Amino acid sequence: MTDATAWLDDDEQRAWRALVAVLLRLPVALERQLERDADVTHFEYFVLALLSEAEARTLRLSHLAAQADASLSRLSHVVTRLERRGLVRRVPCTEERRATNAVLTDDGLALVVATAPGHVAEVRRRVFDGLTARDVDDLARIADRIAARVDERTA
Amino acid sequence: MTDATAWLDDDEQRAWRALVAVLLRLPVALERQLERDADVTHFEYFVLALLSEAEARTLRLSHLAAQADASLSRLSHVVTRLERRGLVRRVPCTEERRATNAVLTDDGLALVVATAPGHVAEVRRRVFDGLTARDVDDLARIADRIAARVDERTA
DNA sequence: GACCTTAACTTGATGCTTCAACTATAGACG
DNA sequence: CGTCTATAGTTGAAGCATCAAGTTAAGGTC
Repeated sequence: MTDATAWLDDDEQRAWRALVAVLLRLPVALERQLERDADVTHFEYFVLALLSEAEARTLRLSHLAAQADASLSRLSHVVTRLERRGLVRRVPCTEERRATNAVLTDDGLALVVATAPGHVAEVRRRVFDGLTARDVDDLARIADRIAARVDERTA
Repeated sequence: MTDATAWLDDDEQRAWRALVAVLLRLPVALERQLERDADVTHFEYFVLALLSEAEARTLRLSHLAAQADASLSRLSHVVTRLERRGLVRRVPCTEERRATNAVLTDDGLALVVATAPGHVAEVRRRVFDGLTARDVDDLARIADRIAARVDERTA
């Protein structure tokens, strides 16, 4: 495996392997808990949670997409599924006739309320229970730095 | 699930949001580079890379699945795709007649050799270029701690 | 040697994501 | 006004992952 590009040194390899393990497994673990306890995808839960915190439990699809870091298409599909389950309703926006609002129904809110504690507990168990206060600070710093570069346009 | 569960405090929330951003976006960035430059999935590349480092460029499907942290089913599907593209061959194992070996072809090796430098460069750019030596140490420590708890069976 | 259980895959169906194409509304501007 | 472009959203097709069910081979055990 020849290359002019600098390969990772030992410390970096250690860090990279550990990070990859987290990248692969943590989302799966969170997904599993939510599917088991509430029969929702992590992304579906996230959408419902965003709506539950919004003014009048209502958001435009495009805003929801932006907040959830998803494409409008993905969001539209998800809202369709959630609508079929009665957790969300689509309401045309009156001021902007091309826009559509997603509104969290009572059932949707009930699901979020019922599910949130278990989800937080899972995050706590999988992530924060193993970390010291200093780890938490370091994690925030490092993850911020990585996230900043991930968004950068490729040179 | 009692609702007495502690919510995340401010520091934890900061860290959590940053980690979620990395969890969502870093895999997408790596995926994009590999699809663009080599027309392979990150997982496909990973499988090819594992084979390229194996004795005689050969591994049993079950070992490959274990090393790639994937189900046998997923691996079987992927090997089928890679086989169709001539990057891998299936060879029945002679000692264990129920086992199958995956063998990396010359084309498969060529793809890995051609793709590895760009992939490493991307990892470097997205992750390590933004981190100090201390960050790298901290990251390894923290990611190890999280990974350890992610694998734990739920209480 | 017949039976049972486990291991090593394979395969087909289902579901979510992405991508490209399409409709419809808003705003700009000449 | 009419045209152009951008914004908001929908929809259908294609691809990958997962799940459940099936096949074949290996190892006991009696």
